[in-house]
Amino acid sequence: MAENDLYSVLSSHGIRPTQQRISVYKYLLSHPVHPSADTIYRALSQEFPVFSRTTIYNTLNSLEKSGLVRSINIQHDEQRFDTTTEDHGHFLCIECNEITDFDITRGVLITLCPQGYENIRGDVFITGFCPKCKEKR
Amino acid sequence: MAENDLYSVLSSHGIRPTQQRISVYKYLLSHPVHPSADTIYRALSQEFPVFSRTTIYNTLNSLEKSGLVRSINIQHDEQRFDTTTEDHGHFLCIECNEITDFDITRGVLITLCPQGYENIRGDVFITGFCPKCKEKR
DNA sequence: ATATTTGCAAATAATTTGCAGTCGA
DNA sequence: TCGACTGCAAATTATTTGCAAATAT
Repeated sequence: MAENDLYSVLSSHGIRPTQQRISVYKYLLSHPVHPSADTIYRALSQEFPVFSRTTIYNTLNSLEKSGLVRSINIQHDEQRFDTTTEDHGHFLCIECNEITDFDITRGVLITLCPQGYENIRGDVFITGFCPKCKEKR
Repeated sequence: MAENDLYSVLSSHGIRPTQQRISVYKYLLSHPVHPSADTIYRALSQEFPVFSRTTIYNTLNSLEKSGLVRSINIQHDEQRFDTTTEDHGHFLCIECNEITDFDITRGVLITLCPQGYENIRGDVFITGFCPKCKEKR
């Protein structure tokens, strides 16, 4: 996506499109491996020498609030971030630590939700070995 | 469950049954609301004046390793603990902050897992409003 | 007897907050 | 211009670790 498009995507979601916010969002879009705040920080601070962690957190929070990104709590020790905001599942490999997406329809998620409860958001997390690491063992 | 039974459950899982461990496990069994480490700490330190957080964490880790409890990362800021270790779903109410269990068969979880991946553990987390809080709004 | 467990205090690590200076509409 | 955004440093919070004393088998 061109810089210009990112600019208008952010604007149209009520987020003032600053350089920092554009680059965080761009990074997320171009690295669909569910990076953590710290991963983003380390990557972007190389490119732009001045880039504080505070800004990363602020940006991620704004993006999440606006619905442009989704945070993933598959591990208790750090949040991961995803630009796919429609419902889908996440697989965490305990060997290589990579998170991959997999399909899961909203319909299925609704079926899982118990009667009388109002489903705002659903997550399916599966932990185990990815095909690559499974083979290596 | 009687103190004696707890004692042998722990032993048979390779956990040396100390007073502290017994009371943590007993607390979890008798308070099936998925308490956090801190909730357990605050409750037990009233009963037993000397009870350190370290011990709570040590105990929860041992219990988890032995398969007697399961930790739930439905929120990024704290782990919650559950004595139901078979697969099931969790619902977090964003109003009252309570976590309730709901049924989900292992069969369904296996269906959800993508081909080629080895499923070690599956979690289904749904966030929203519980029936009580839904009504109040 | 001895290996394990406890609990204190200190260390880590992720995230949040206060606030002065800066930037974008 | 003016309110929103940035970034530093400091605060907060959950969890882990080192180690001497206590405890269970």
